Amino acid sequence: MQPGEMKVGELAKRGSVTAETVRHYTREGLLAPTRHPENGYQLFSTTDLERLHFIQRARKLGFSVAEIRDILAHADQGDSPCPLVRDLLTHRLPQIRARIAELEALAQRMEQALESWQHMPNGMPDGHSLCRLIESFPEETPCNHAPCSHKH
Amino acid sequence: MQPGEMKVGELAKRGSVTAETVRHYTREGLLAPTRHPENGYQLFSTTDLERLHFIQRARKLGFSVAEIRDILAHADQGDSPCPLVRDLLTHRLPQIRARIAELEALAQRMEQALESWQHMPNGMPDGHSLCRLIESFPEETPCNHAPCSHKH
DNA sequence: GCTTGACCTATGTGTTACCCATAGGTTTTA
DNA sequence: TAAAACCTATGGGTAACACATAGGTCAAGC
Ligand SMILES: [Zn+2]
Ligand SMILES: [Zn+2]
Ligand SMILES: [Zn+2]
Ligand SMILES: [Zn+2]
Repeated sequence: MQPGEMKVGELAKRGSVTAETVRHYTREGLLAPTRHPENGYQLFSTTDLERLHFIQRARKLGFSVAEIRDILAHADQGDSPCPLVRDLLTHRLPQIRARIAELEALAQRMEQALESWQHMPNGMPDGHSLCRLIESFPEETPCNHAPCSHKH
Repeated sequence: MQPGEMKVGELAKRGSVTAETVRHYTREGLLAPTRHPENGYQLFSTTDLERLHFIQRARKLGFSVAEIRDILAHADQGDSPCPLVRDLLTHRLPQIRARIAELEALAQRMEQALESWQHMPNGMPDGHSLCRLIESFPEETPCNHAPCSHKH
């Protein structure tokens, strides 16, 4: 092993990730280690360490592994990945905002449920009710479905 | 088919879900249709329709399919699922809040990135830099990792 | 009677970013 | 020299479905 070369475990340690993560990125084509000719071990360079740092920064900005592979492929071919990077982030941000709004609505439903349940006793299931706590909440859609036997 | 019995497609339509979803819940043990003795088709009752409504209410409150299976199992055995229901929601809510906080932090990083990038030109990758846009952002951890060759 | 289309069955795959288990080869160290 | 620590490749698990395939069933119209 030349100086500056390292095996999976060392790259993982220096990048503060698990060896499994390094192998995952390698399988997905984000890293391309050479092979030790005798034992077949993967050999990473300090350039790969920089690359791993780059991957982590990109992950922290919300890029998926597949997107980072594309970004790296552009850079490796000498193309500027910047337009792609701007575009991806511009499109991802509103999706994240929408997901936050979804989760916020969920959290509020949960809080409202817990609060209203404070005044409700536990109950036993009968033939018609499974759990009044849950049944005290409205359905997914404001009942525009085909007629059914229960009360709304 | 007796009156009140229906096949997958009809239950799905009356519950405003896809037939695939109904089959999924059935596979996961939330619904237990009988079988038509001649053709093997699954037969659902109006009780199953109520059950499907219950599942959707529970999903809307954030319960997982596996949790709903447990809740339904309690009810089916005549046990009150209410304590379990309260417990699950109590434990899930802070997790959702934590997830929201994570996503909010991500969204703010993304917004800050897009803003600061407005004043940065696109660049070509060189031997050391892959994409200055991404590299202008800090790493996952405030560099407490083993020494590496690049500048921080 | 027969075709056509709508419906059903079972099975398997894909989604995301890893984590973990297994079985076996290699390197390092006590 | 033998254990401990490391490496390899492979495959399965995660959540909640969506979708594709291949083939059986059923209703209606001609
Ligand atoms: Zn209850
Ligand atoms: Zn209803
Ligand atoms: Zn760039
Ligand atoms: Zn560094």
